[in-house]
Amino acid sequence: MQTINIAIVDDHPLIISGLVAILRPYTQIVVRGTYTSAAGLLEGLKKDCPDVLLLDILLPDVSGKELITTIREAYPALRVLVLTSLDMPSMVSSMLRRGCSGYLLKGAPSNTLIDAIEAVHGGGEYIEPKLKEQLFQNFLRFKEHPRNQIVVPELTQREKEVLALIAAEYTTREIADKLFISYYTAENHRNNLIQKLDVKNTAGLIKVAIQIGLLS
Amino acid sequence: MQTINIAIVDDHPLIISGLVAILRPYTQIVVRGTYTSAAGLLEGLKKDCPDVLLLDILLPDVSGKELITTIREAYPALRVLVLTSLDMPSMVSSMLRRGCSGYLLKGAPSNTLIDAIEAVHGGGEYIEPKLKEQLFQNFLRFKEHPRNQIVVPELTQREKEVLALIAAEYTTREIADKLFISYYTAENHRNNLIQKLDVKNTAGLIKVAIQIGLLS
DNA sequence: TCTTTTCTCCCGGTTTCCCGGTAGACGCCG
DNA sequence: CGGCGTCTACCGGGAAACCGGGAGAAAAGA
Repeated sequence: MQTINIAIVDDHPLIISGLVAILRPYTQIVVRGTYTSAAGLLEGLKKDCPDVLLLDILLPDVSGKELITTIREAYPALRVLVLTSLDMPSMVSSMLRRGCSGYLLKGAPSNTLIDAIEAVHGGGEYIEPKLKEQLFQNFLRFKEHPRNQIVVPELTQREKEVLALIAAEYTTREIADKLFISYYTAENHRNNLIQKLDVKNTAGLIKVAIQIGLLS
Repeated sequence: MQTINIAIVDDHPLIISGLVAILRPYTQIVVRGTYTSAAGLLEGLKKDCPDVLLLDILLPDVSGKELITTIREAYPALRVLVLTSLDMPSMVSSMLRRGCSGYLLKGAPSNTLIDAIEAVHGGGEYIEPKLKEQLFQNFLRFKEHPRNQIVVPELTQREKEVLALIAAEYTTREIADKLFISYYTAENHRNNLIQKLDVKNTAGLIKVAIQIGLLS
């Protein structure tokens, strides 16, 4: 059994000690550091080198939303398991887009916590089933009425087509030919996609598109 | 309830009529065309415009493996549900890599078939649970013993690191700096990844890596 | 020991992507 | 009608990716 090093950040010391107590019986999981603020975490991460981070969203200094972005940049290999009491599907998708590997509600039973940590550590993901389902429902509704821009950024029909072709490894030139539009137009759509999905390049585009269900 | 247009290709006419009979009670599913060969399918696809394609792998003229590649190129929006009697995990991963959205064994109960079609049509996927599990086990074994190159192309440690950074939207220059290696080395790894995963560019790299579980 | 693989570094050249604009045509809706 | 959004098209320039090689050192296996 491989040991899993974790770090915890949560603004309530009580919750932290609760988590530590829950995790203590599971010897394969080692808590390397606990923090009550984003600043403290960023300091401690350097020496802790955890595999998994339990992250609360509501923190005193920086929001977990911004924090996860910073962390993912600095430690791409670190898996982030969001552990929060915010049960909004929109928050799930938001955090997923920022690269978390799991989303768990506080109050989940301890064995679920263990399962989630192990899943996340093993390269999988664990999303609170209820929220996952709601997210999916939102997505369905979005598909039926493209007006309800709740979760997924609203892409136009043309943009979706271009996105599919990008994912199919076509170049902009080829996409243009295939859709009978100018090269410039195809490039426009491509740029708009990158803007709308808030990514930096094709790699991010594909990754995010898959994460939010625009691609399979 | 949205209607789902499907096409079927299978070398046995009996299976086709069986499928049609199974699907008839489900009025939301409309069979637009049935074919017993790849050539026939490619002809008929033009006018059928189905949403979902039920695809057998063993066909008289072309293997389903090659066929799916062709189809995905020509109709990126078309969802392919593989329906076969080949219960090899390696075939599942192979077809997934080529862009199918589902993998079902012949002999699955009819409600499973319906579920799969609807899942696939709705942007999801449906993989025969048993095979999915086996695939996952293979993957685990692969992780423990990097020697068993059964399903997933064997990536070196360094390549995995580079892959993760590519997915994190870093440029080659940034990856090189981050790993303390030369720009050329980072680019080598990038090129090797593209070769090993048999893709054409970064878009394909990310997509395939996610599909086969190298990225989340 | 010999071979294979991995990781490293290098080069020149081509293609593609990314950015930040501008701008006209069309349709929809208040 | 006037505004908004989409789709279309265009431009220039810079950055990045892609290709196809060569090549050496070190580690791991056969």
